Amino acid sequence: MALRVYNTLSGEKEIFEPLVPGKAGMYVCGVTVYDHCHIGHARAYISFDIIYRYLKYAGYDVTYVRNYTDIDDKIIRRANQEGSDYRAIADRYIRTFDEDMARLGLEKPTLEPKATDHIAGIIAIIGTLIAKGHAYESDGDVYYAVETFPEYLRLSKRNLEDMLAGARVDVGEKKRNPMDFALWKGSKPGEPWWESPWGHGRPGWHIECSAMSMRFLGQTFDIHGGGKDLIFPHHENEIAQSEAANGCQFVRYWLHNGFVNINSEKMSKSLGNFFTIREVLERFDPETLRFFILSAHYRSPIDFCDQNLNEAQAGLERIYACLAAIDEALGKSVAPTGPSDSSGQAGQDLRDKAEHLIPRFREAMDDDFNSAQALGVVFEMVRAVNRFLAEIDQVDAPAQALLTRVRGLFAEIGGVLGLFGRAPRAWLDAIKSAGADRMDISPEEIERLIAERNEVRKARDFRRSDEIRDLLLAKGIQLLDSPQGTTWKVK
RNA sequence: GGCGGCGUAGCCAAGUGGUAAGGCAGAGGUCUGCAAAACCUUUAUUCAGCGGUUCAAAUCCGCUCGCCGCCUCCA
Repeated sequence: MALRVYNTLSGEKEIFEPLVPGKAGMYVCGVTVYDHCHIGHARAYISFDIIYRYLKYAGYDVTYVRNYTDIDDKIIRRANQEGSDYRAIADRYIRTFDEDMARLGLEKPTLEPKATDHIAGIIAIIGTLIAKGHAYESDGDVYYAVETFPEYLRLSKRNLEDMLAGARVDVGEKKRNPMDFALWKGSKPGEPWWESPWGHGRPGWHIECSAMSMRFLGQTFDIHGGGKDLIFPHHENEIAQSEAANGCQFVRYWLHNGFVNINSEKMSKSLGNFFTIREVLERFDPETLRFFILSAHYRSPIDFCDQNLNEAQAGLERIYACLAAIDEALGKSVAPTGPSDSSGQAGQDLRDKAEHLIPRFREAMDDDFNSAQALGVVFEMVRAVNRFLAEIDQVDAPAQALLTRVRGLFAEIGGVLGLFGRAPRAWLDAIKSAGADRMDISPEEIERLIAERNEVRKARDFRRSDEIRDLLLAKGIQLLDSPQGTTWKVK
């Protein structure tokens, strides 16, 4: 089964055929570092994290470049507000970005270049564009002349006439055409600047991605990704710059992830309904957030709300509970093979499911990285395991071998999705005790009541026993009775 | 106004021509003093509506209705 990816440029799923067989070059637009990251960033970078992981899993030698845009108007504005240097702002938010991504379990890209380390490359491209007649200098700025590039707006499937008719573009008198965009901006007093043939200035937005991708992946490379919102103008402008300068195709496959909505509304700063990754992680486990994001296809819109996150957590708990049960069964000493062993119906079914798990997982992921379908396959496996564990009453050697194999398959898939990597029991315990600091009853008091309840239960005083149970439940404490004793969790 | 997307069970969500994955919630069962938790089983003759193409459509085409995104900084 061949890998198929949805290419924004063609509007269709295409067979993925890399430029160099066995290798894949991938560039994803990173953050402009002027503020904390929000869950939209989380969605984007988790999506491309599993694309990166899956490409490697599928056998490609992947070079993954994800940049930091560390010079930009917004960074400068923020620095002015705080009375600090733009570098201090950039460094701070690069650090918080790295922390957030690490908490979400993202793998480090092969390279994470910064725009300010590539000013020379940027200037070189601009020079080429001017020489080829695609750009012009205007009072210290340099603009790209969009009319010189016939392919302009092919990615976003628009046309210049309609865009101009909309007339919501900034008509700067320095531009020849209102749609022209800045490659280089002359610096005003007090602003950071670099030396250039056009005087002191800084790069415009867009050009840094052309420079860095070209530097590390070549003039033509395989995959370029980012959020849907970057299609226009950012990626459109990258294509115009790169292809006009190099005279060859820039990117073969354009991949774009869908948006995050908040309670069914578009997330935006003006509505005030955005959450930073930090805020979300105060309330939800990072793996739960990751699981939630992977439970929908990366191109679909996804609705962030408490109910959906809670459902995601319930689903992930189901999987971890299954893994914990497997680990527990494997921890037991092996019983001699007897008549009621792993050869029953559930055993046959589990063997069958195990046989087909990886092919089905790959089939899902080969279809444009369909992680939602992949998780469906995982859940079917969970059910087969639970049924098997319920059927056998002791773990004999064949059962142990089967469970060991299944456990390995979960780990293999988890490795690609960046899930299921924690110790199951510990993860479940952590989820259970989350929120314990918000209780208005101490753990000691709970334990004392549980002890009392156990006493009265022995005496078969169920009235008092149930009274204690209800009392704790009213305080949000759920008692969990089992043959091994009574534990509790915060409801 | 231009361009693009979406509408699948109570909710979330896969499924791009071959007869509806999965999760949550619900119901039944096992367990339990009774429960809870956990586990098992079960839940859409049907895919917004109406036409059309086809042996066959949720899947392709047309129209209608509803929702959303982009066109301005944005993942």
